[in-house]
Amino acid sequence: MPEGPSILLMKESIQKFEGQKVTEASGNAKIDKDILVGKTLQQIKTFGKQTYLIFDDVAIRIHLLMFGSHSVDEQTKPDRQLRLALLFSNSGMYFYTCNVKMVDKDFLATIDWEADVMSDDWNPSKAEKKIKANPDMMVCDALMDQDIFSGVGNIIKNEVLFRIGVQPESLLGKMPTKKIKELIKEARNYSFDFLEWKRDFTLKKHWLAHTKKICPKCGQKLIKKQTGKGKRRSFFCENDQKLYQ
DNA sequence: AAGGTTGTTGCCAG
DNA sequence: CCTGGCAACAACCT
Repeated sequence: MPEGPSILLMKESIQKFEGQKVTEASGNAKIDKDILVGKTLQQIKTFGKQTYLIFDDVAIRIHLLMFGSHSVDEQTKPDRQLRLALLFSNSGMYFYTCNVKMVDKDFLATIDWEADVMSDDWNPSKAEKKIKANPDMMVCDALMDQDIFSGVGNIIKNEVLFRIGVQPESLLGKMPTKKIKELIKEARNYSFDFLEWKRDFTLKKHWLAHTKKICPKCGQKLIKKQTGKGKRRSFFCENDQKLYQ
């Protein structure tokens, strides 16, 4: 579930709690939950796959990792590990199986918000500079690098590379500038397509490469391979995706 | 129905 | 000191 677009949908669903006061905090998160009671949730901000619940003096960072989930108003599946529940006057938010951390409010100022591909502050030329500074990096690792493309996950990686016709193990330094620009543009563009498809519960049927066996362009068998430093699985077409090396 | 995974941290070895 | 590799986490999908 949780790549950047899914996190934005989560934010939408808990947006209504902004400005409300916490009446009760529970769950097995290893933070001092009691200090949240009585505090007002001033703002909710996302940075890539992270969500920050900002209170008067502290902030809570929530990261859903691979299996995390959330619900509003009711504990739909009580068998999951309830990590954090925040109740407000007449409703509440519940987070399951995620990483919860309390951070200093000053920490928020150290985040490079311009690295979030879905943010209004997204800065493509900054991303290009970071890419140019890493000529030996594989493009699959670059897309997964949260300092360059915050919010991009493995699904977005595979779909973006298929769309721009680039083989995942291509080296950044060997790709022409035009392709790099396409990469940067499509990382954001596809993320917003993902957002709308996810919202409509039609994400999977729009996958062209991820988990697919056959190339939708040429009909050839897709390659499935663990690629890059993270050894994350990639799906690609040897025919339609060029290897720059 | 067992095995893999939309992600990250933290530990350990070298 | 740094780096790389991998276990741990624990729920859903196929």
